[in-house]
Amino acid sequence: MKITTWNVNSLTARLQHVLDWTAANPVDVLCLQELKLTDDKFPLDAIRAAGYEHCAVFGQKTYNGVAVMSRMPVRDVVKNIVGFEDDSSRVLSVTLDTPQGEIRLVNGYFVNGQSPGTDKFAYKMNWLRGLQSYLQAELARHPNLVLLGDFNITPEDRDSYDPEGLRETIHHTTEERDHFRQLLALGLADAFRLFEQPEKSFSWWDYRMLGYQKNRGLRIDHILVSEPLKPLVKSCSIDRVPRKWKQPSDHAPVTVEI
DNA sequence: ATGACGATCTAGGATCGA
Repeated sequence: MKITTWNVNSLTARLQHVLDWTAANPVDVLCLQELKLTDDKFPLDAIRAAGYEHCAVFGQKTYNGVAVMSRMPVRDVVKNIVGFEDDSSRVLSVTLDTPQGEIRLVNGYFVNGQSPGTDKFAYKMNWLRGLQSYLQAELARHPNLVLLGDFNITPEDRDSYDPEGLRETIHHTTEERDHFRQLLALGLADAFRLFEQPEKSFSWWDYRMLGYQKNRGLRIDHILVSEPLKPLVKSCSIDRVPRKWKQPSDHAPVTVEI
């Protein structure tokens, strides 16, 4: 079974890319971030016609918004972090009944944080604290859990094109990386790092200054799997192909096979 | 230091992303 995360930077602008990509890569579940549309604008018919009969949507006008598109039924849908008040639509949790058993999927569009010292950075830290306690509770109830999405954190220096020049800037701060490590400490593993990977593997490239062409990117889109799932993971990879398409999202899809 | 690119809202320029 394949599960993918993809920040599409507006589903309105990227619907055709989603349809083209899933036609070529018929994954079982596609988790989207940054829909930038309200629930009523979600292109349900087109996505169902593409084979994703079961959708959970948590949209928002202009910013944020997350969705889970699935070929198999989804149940027990929960929006945002239980116990953490948030005006933004950032998290969507669903349960899948798979051949490997029940899997709890937590799809997140993590806070960007702008830069250290700002109110937005403080919001990011509070949000991450809320997420951590939420996940602790979710893991207690669901041993088979996958946390995936746009984390807006480079876990390590090797996940950035310029770790020295960008040291302690946004997505690279010790505080953010501590939070990432705390998520791992809950009993989650970075599926991408369970395998040999090419050097300078990134999932996001700036639109400006020929970022993609120069491979000036960051690996900030992640798939974390819980301990019982870890031995079942067969592969995890980033697909750079759609980043080369015309008018692409700045993020590439990341897929795990379980 | 700023802006570079793209999306959105809304009809031009501001705001945000990462």
